[in-house]
Amino acid sequence: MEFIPKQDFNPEKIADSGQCFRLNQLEPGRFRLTARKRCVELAERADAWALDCPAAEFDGLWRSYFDLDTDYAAFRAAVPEKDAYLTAAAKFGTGIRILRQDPWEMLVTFIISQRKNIPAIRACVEALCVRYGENLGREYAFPTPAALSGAGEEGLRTCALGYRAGYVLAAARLVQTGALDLEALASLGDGELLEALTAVPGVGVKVASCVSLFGYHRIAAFPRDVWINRVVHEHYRGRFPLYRYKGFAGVIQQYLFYYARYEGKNTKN
DNA sequence: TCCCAGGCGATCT
DNA sequence: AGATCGCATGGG
Repeated sequence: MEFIPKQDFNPEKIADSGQCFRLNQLEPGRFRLTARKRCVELAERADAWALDCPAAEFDGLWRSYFDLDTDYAAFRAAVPEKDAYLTAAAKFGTGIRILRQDPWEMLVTFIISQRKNIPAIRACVEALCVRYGENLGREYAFPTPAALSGAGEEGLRTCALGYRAGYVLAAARLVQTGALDLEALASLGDGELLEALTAVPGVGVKVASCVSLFGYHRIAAFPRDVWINRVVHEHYRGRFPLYRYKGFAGVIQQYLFYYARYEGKNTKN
């Protein structure tokens, strides 16, 4: 059993922040995360979240995965008081952290994300895992490139991928054959990484930005989706002051996204 | 029935 | 280079 202080760590918010789709609430105060071929449960205590894993696994995986050694309060401190909207968003989103997720899983997941709402993305990803992922006991792992290559377009369409099935299959083949080395991309600069990712069919700037941010922890990336565009249009006259947040705009983006989606009241979307 | 969802790519002007 | 449109699927 390991513990994460509640200070600036909130699984409920992270689960609903749109960056990950396999952190699920089992019951109030209890979450289950499947990632990196592992499954871990988080249980709420008075001042901390308890993880049901050995110390070695926590230190070797989850501490980094949850980005626990980064000071998010320092990012929030860059928000000027005069920006009332972002000040409120940052306060509301305190506890969100940018997880260090698997690049392959992020690539597939965010290809799927286009023109889908978050519950639909979750359903697709879950279907893929159950159908093509390794059985881990309590949950299924995210499928390997080889598994999705073997699924074929029809198999993928069974998981409600729709027209994205061809994109996912193409990506799976690129990675499986070695034509695309996702691990090697980690050594690229932000710009080169974005370029390499957008070369994948079905991956544009927005999806590539999400993969950069959530799969390669490029926290300078600032994915612009319909929610962000809406916020920027309604609260910033179409111009968001990115210059204030150089190097960590992705963190700000998460606060904006989470707050905007909450504000839209349709928390279901 | 219409509209929208963490867009992208092809096809126009 | 910018604007428009089709694309699968599900939910409100």
